[in-house]
Amino acid sequence: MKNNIKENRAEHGMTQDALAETLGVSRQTVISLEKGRYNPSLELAFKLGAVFGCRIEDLFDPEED
Amino acid sequence: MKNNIKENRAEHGMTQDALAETLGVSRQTVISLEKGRYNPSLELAFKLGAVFGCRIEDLFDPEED
DNA sequence: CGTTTAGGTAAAGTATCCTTTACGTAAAGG
DNA sequence: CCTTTACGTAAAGGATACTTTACCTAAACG
Repeated sequence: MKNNIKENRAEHGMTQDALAETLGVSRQTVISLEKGRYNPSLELAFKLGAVFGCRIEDLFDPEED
Repeated sequence: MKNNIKENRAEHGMTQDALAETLGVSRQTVISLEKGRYNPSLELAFKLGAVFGCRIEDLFDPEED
């Protein structure tokens, strides 16, 4: 599952640390997410959409990978 | 996390068994999902959106429960 | 130089999604 | 009655999301 979390985070001028804290997860989780090491829970996906002000479909692409 | 999977399934005239097979998960997973026993993976949420022809945000409500 | 900041890897443990199996119940039809 | 269909519960196990800790690299800055 591909995503553009890293790009969105950059646009919002956030560090991985700051994003992790905002989401309520560990920094490792953010790193692994951005690296595409696993697919997040739906709950985390919703939180990301809330933080970046966009829909889940705009952050994740279920087709690729 | 609340959802209206049961309603969507009914509108599509599918049994839990049929939906499970379409999604590629077990019937137990569908039952537990509809009962709100756990939050699905993002991957499963995308599949549900594909089956019912709607967006994830239309199937799940992260606010409640 | 030494320190701080940001990003990264690796490994072990915990929590939870999902499966599998077995069994229960109620309605519908023969 | 008996069987089938659809929905449900319970429990044990496997797979994976997520945490925690420790350590590494490179850039920026005094």
